[in-house]
Amino acid sequence: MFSKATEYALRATIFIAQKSSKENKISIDEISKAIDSPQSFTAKILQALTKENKVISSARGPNGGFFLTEKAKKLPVRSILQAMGEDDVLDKCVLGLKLCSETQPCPMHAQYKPIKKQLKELFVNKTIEQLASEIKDGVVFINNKK
Amino acid sequence: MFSKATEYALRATIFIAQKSSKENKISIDEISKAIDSPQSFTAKILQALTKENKVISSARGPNGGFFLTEKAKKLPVRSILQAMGEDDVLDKCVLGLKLCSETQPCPMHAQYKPIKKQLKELFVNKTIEQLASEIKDGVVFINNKK
DNA sequence: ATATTTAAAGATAATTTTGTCTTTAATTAT
DNA sequence: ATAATTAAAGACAAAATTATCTTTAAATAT
Repeated sequence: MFSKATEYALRATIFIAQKSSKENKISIDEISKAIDSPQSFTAKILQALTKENKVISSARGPNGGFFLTEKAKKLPVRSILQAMGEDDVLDKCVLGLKLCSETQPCPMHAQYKPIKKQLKELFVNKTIEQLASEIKDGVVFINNKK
Repeated sequence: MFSKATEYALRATIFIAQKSSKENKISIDEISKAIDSPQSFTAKILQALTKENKVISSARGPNGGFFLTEKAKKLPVRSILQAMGEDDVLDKCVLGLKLCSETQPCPMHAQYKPIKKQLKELFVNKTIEQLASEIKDGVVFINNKK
């Protein structure tokens, strides 16, 4: 569904949201170990997320690291996709047609439409914070070690 | 959602199902023009689909080309994904976790589960033939020219 | 038989994605 | 001031995906 880069972005952001605050930042080393992703590659991705649309914040030096502002925690999960430039998955035609609409639908359009709608709503309605809090509650997990 | 290769595979197969039969085959030239895909690349993909699990049939020489047997037309759309080795999209964790289950769910699992279920059902229940017939009826389209 | 038509097969190349490594810059603690 | 710690930046490389081109093989029609 998503690229590796976006999967890492989603996992990392949710993890950071859960583990850190402006007062308690978290290092790329800890993050990549926790979500089981290649460290340098993940660093690049987080770097991008600190620029693009400020989903993630960072600080250098001792006690530095990554964190999410309280404002950022309230962003929809979709904003991660947007920052990764992969937001189009939630809109595009399942057969990859450039033009696929109500007036000119692909053969799967009618059936796929409600599914796409739910998928989009999921990413729009759920905030980063909401997902993170479930980890805190111990009901869900984000470790990738089998 | 799917790779370019799989998008082409889906479009091509549905198109072939609609336009051809054992008696009336269709050339790669016609196919790639109709679905707006790179010809040689599409040829490779169809070649693979004639082997993997026989979704598509072919014949060389004059009046040769690609076609679907009546049996193949009754296959679920999912069989195209399977032949393309991209069937896992219908099952895998949206965050890319290796382990994501009821007992150890990712933060999106509960909400994504019903969506994934519908998506899978769509690809399992719809046959290639059903999608093709809608094109014949003129209610849907598969051309990719904007 | 020969020429023609078509897919199959194989080689190659361009592009994108994924990943690593090294150097630099900023911040903090001593 | 200096050393230590951390992310940022940049160069590079491996792998996968997407794409093209050429040659071969099979089938048909003449």
